[in-house]
Amino acid sequence: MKLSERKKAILAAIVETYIQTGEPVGSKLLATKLSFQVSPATIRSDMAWLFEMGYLEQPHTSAGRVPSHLGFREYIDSLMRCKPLTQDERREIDSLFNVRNPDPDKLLEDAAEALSDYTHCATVTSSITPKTVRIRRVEMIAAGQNTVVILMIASNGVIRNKICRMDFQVTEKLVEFFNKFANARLGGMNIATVSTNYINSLSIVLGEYSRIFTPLLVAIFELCKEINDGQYYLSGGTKLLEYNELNILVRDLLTMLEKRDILQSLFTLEGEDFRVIIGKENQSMELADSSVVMTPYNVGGEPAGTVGLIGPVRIDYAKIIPHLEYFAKTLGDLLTDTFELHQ
Amino acid sequence: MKLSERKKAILAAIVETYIQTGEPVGSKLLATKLSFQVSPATIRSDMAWLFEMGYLEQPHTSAGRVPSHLGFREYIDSLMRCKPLTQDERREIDSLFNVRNPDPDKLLEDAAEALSDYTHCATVTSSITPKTVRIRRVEMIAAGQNTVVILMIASNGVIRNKICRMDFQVTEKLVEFFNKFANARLGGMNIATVSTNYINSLSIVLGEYSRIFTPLLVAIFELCKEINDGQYYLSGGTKLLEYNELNILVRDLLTMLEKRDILQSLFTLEGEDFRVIIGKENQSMELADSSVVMTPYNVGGEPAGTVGLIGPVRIDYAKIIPHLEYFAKTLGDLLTDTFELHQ
DNA sequence: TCTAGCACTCGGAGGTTAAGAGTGCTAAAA
DNA sequence: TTTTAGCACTCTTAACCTCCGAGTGCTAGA
Repeated sequence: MKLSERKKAILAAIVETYIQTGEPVGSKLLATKLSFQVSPATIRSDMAWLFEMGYLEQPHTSAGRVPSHLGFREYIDSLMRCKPLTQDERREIDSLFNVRNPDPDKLLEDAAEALSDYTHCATVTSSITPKTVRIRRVEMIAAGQNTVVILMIASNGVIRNKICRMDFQVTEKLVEFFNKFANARLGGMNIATVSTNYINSLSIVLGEYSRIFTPLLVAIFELCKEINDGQYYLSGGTKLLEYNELNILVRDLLTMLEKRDILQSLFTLEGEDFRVIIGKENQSMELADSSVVMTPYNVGGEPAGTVGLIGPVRIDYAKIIPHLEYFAKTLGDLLTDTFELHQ
Repeated sequence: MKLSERKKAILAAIVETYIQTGEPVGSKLLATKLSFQVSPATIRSDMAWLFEMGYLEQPHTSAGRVPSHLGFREYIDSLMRCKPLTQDERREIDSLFNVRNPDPDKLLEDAAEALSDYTHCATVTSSITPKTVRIRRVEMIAAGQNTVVILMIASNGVIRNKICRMDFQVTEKLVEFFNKFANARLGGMNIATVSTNYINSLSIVLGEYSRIFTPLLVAIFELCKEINDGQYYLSGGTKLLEYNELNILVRDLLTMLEKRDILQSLFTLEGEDFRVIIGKENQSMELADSSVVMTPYNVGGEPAGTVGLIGPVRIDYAKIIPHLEYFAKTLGDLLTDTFELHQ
């Protein structure tokens, strides 16, 4: 059954009023908020209908109505009019990126923190590694008599290192040999294609050196895997404690969000411009009172990760979504710029 | 005024019972818990005295008594008998250190997490950089046409890198030159003595190269500073939400603990074996209902950092202190071992 | 110095009531 | 057919009351 124009307006008004006040919305109050003149009784009959259809919920008989997640869904999908950003708001977001450290990991981490302070929500920034990322450089560096550091630089600017203890004496000659070998065989290679098989084949090629260098090749494989898995930064989880509507479950929610694989499965997009998961739409019951909003960002024209936030169901979507999108765009541009990754 | 033996026993019993139950302790219950036989009335008169002297507090007239922070202090300083660890407990702590990554940063971070899971408290692990730490190696690595990575390895196993964008073309020759130069001038140098002045003097020595290399020298200085400042890892802050006696202030507490300088000033020891700050003894009112327990750990015979935890005032000090000390010892031994830093 | 007895205090649980907000229904008006 | 006004009804919340029990403080006697 389709919603009539008046019912749409009423639903939208209920959602917006509820977002503002957090209280169940009654017909009398609503009558004053609508742009057209109808009596509370009329509104009541429409509200009864919206309730029947599942757009509204009723905490108890003598209270007003609260939008159900279906109501929010309808609002976000078709009723909401996004509020465009003002010049000042743009400037404010721009100023969040006072880049001190161009390291992309740090940048993502800092971005998550800034966004969390700005929105008063828990935020997540993630990077997915595009399929085109290659190994730019591998370097073995002597760190002690039996200790070396393997440093890997990827073409998207990500840098990782790993310490390895060796069971042989590290000499300058060995270092030079290995670096030449590793860069010849691995430099320029697509990170996703560095498999255990390939590592094994390299190990065989090394012949007599195989025994001493295999641990390093394994370390390289692990570094590739680490880079390929991307990163997830959660920030400002404690901000969720500000919302007492998220009742006692915040603890479970925060504990849950500390797990990387949860974040990974939650903050995944499939080509949408943005995505909102409202309350009970979430799989996990810890998120039943929260909404998750996310949007992708692009680096050099390619999708490079996700920027998202977790807040109470009752957040100002019409405001937060354009803000988040602008934030993601700014982040993407900055990364594109820093790492000369223009298309 | 000195405490008589009986008063000591009563105070200790009150503290221990309160730690167990979390409820105010009454004279009747107490009479059953004491090792000697006295009537509740006798206990009451002693309790009245302890109350007068400030060792006990009274939530309201008709409730039992609760130890004040002075009472806890007396208990911890002179009444408490630490419970030695069982074989099983030792094994359990040992098993927390299932080292995957010997990187000392990761190790500290993992240790904080493991300790937090084990104790159900928020935990902090920190490393202070001993005055004897030297630069083991500096390495400039080309990462792109105009981008280089500076990698620094310190003698205590800490590794840091920094990305620098240069305004000149990075050639192999320049890299080689700089690495030779940097390691000759900086290798083996005490990290604490790398000052802006020294960096400036190096810059002058470089003569015509000065212009292009100065940004790298600055990066090196910053890396030294970073390493010298040490690290602080907070873990399991959300564990504090389990204790509802920490009432609504947990939010402020957690927000506060996110600030590095707060942690830094809080987790500082001055040669003690362990240190406990109880409730209101803390400077900040966010910590008024919490206790902070910390103990140092040694690497290669030298103090290398702090292991600490934050929990409700009512934690089992007699158990937690030896556990924390054993944990710190294990952590220190492991780090000593990994980085061959035996004295 | 310790103990038994007793009056006293206070907080919490449980029940009751009154106020207020908001609904649903019905009948009349547009 | 749709909208409106009126009214009875429901349910929550806050305030108030009362009672019970735990625990104390005091006093007199052992």
